[in-house]
Amino acid sequence: MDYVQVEKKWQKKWQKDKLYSFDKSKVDKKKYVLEMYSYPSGSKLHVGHWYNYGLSDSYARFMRMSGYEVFEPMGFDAFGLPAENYAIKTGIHPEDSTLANIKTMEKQLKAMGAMFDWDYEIKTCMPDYYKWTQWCFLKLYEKGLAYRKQAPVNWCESCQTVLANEQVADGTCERCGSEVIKKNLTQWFFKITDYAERLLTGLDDLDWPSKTKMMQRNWIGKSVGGEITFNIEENGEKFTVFTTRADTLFGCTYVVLAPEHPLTSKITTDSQKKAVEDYIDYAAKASEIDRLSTAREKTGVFTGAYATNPINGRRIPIYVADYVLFSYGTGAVMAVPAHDERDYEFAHKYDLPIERVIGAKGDEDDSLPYVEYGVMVNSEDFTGLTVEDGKEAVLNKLKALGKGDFKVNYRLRDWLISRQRYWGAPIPIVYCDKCGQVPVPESELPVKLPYDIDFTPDGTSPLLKSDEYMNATCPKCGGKAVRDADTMDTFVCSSWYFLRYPDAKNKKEAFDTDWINKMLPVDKYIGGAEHACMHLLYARFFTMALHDMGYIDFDEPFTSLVHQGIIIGPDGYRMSKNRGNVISPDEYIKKYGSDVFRTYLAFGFSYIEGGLWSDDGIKAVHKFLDRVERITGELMKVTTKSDTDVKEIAYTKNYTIKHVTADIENFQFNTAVARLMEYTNALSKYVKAAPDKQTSIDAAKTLALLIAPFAPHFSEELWQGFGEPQSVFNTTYPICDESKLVLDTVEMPLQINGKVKARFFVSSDATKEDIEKFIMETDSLAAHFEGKSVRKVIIVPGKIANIVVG
RNA sequence: GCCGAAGUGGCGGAAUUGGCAGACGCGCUGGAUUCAAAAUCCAGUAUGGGCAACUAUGUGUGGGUUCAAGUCCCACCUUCGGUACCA
Repeated sequence: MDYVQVEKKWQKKWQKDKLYSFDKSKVDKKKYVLEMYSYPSGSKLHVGHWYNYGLSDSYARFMRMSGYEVFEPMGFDAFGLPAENYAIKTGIHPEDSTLANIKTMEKQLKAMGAMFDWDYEIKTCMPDYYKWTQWCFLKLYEKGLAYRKQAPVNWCESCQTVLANEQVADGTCERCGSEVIKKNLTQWFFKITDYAERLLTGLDDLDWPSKTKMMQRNWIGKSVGGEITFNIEENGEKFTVFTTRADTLFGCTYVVLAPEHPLTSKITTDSQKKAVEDYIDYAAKASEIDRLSTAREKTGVFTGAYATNPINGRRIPIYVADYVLFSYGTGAVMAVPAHDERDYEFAHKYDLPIERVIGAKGDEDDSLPYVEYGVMVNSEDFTGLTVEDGKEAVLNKLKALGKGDFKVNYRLRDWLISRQRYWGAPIPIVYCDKCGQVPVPESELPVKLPYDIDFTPDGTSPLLKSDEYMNATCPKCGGKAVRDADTMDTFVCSSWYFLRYPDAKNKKEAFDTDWINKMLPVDKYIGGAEHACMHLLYARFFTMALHDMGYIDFDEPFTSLVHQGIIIGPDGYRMSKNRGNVISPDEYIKKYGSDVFRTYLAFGFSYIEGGLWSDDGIKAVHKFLDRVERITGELMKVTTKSDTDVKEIAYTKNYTIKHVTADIENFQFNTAVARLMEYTNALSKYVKAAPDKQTSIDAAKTLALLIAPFAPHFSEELWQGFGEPQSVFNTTYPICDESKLVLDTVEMPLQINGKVKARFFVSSDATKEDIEKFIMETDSLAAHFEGKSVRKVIIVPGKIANIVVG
């Protein structure tokens, strides 16, 4: 078969027949199968894209043949940093390069022969899309879930630009090598922390990989504890710390503020001023990963100020240290060196008192730092309480004193969405001298991103340089106003795109609520595990917020989730345009066609694991499809038109159906293809050996149907060759006849002391006792332990027999 | 550092979740067919020892639980993903 020609033929025919158009009238049988959309940073798809999209399309085709009306759309995550950087480098406008890339990618995706319904395509950089991204922003704003506050960005003084974390290498600018500093800017945040608890509990009911749920749980990072207020007697200031170990408060011998804590500069004494300021500068250069590293040497300086421990009135010094993060908890901690590793190390270094207040059983023998849960000691009235009771008792006491309370803290932070860049969705807010911050009314959306813009970095947001863009009229008072010059994080665009697809045909309206409620949630979402904590969390947050505002009636976007593995490039890293290690599928497609390539991807890797790219074995898959064509052809010629299969074919056929079906459902495509190879081998053997050729034509047809999800064009061609008038994709996937799988006898291994010594056949319904009796009475089996004393006999019917001898 | 994974023949990868390790395929070796090649077909192929029957060893490393461990527990090593402005 000329695969390349056959594929062209069927792609044309499928398109002409609108075979994959979603039939809205069958929405009650819909399956929304969604692959994470593409980011068009490179101009071309690499083999990793094919791996992701080709195989999830096999799943989608399988679902279609299983009787579902499958909705499988595709689109492009078109805004973002790489296109803008490319523009800065080459002068090519991001819109031009992005749209050109999309065009190439569309062509390649079509050559794949997937079921994508292109009528529903989305591109997030188009006004008809980002109009609704802005709409989402306004809704979150109305609900009080969008607010502005100061936050630091990476700033390169020499390039006069904000840098992404990716552009900072070892604290220096990737472009010019000069030192990167932190600069505070007023930026927009989404209040995802309001949803922390629901994002956490909602995970329980999702059919997601357990590792992904685990990562999200840890990312949200719930901890139960309390807040404790410390006063600074000298100046009447006070601050609060969060702790999960209120029971150790008696052992608190100093407190630490994050360098960014606003109180730091207020309380520092004159003599310490220089040291503290230098330290704050030093800390601003460290990355968060470094600061959190427990292996890094702890540093800090004394502020000169003292606070009062609220439980015992003791005067304790206040330090500044960068192992305390301003973004977590309250940005201040109570230090208990005797019972915390980091505090212990710090206290040792700066010669601060270390005082035990917990002991294993109330004694004091164990070494410090003692971080286990024990019993309180040296804690006045509380001495003798267990840690658990102590936590509660201490907090209750503080609560009564007005110095503390119970509190749940989350590691999750609010989502900073402002970007000081051009290539993103504009933020629909204007600032008016009279009215202040005013949202753009819905009727004026979209706030269009201007095309003519100077996006070279020179210290200001590119949009600031466009008077045409910046000058606006205040929607409230009609006076002069300026627009927000920032754009939104691209994760905002991807937090709701799955809601847009069902409406994407209609370029004017989104949120046809009834329709979206019928089409969502997504039944199967497929994409990389690298999105576990960000995209997948943001999408859940958006869905919950829109649900609470009454726009949609579900509050989780993705019922079931699968991660495909990563295809590693020749240099050992995941393929990406950035790294320049991509392998193009185009040559393979030209040579072998899409079907061979797709089937190879299915067979050569474990889908969930991924692996190092190699094309070893692609020829073998080519041979395999040739073999399928030859053998089905022979079977069609020589078999009598019987309705039943001979026994061995009936068994193999149904065994294959059963396993292939289960494997595809579980995204275990490699074993599914392996089973198809076994079936093909069995048929081949049969055709050659059987004198009577009595098996049914159905045995051949079954093979063509089973293989259809992997090699769609090939299968369609075979199907037509069988004289079938319908498309193979309007045919039902074979169903296993379990009655053909029942065997009279089973083979079992006999182990002596765990080593296999013999095998034997018994009736498949034999009991433990039957089998034991059989072994003892069969001389050839009993010979293996003759003369030795049998200590134990373990028999698991159908699986194993193990005789333990002395 | 922290969070989450992974490690099985020369290679890609299987193993019904505690029950025969290495399915399926690549590669390699030998054979059939052929003037020859391609293609196709047949047989073999974890490692060491042995002509062989057989035997010992073997799932990153070191311990442990169990009649039985790739699978469970403890401690490590290596690689990968994420670490909040790559997406």
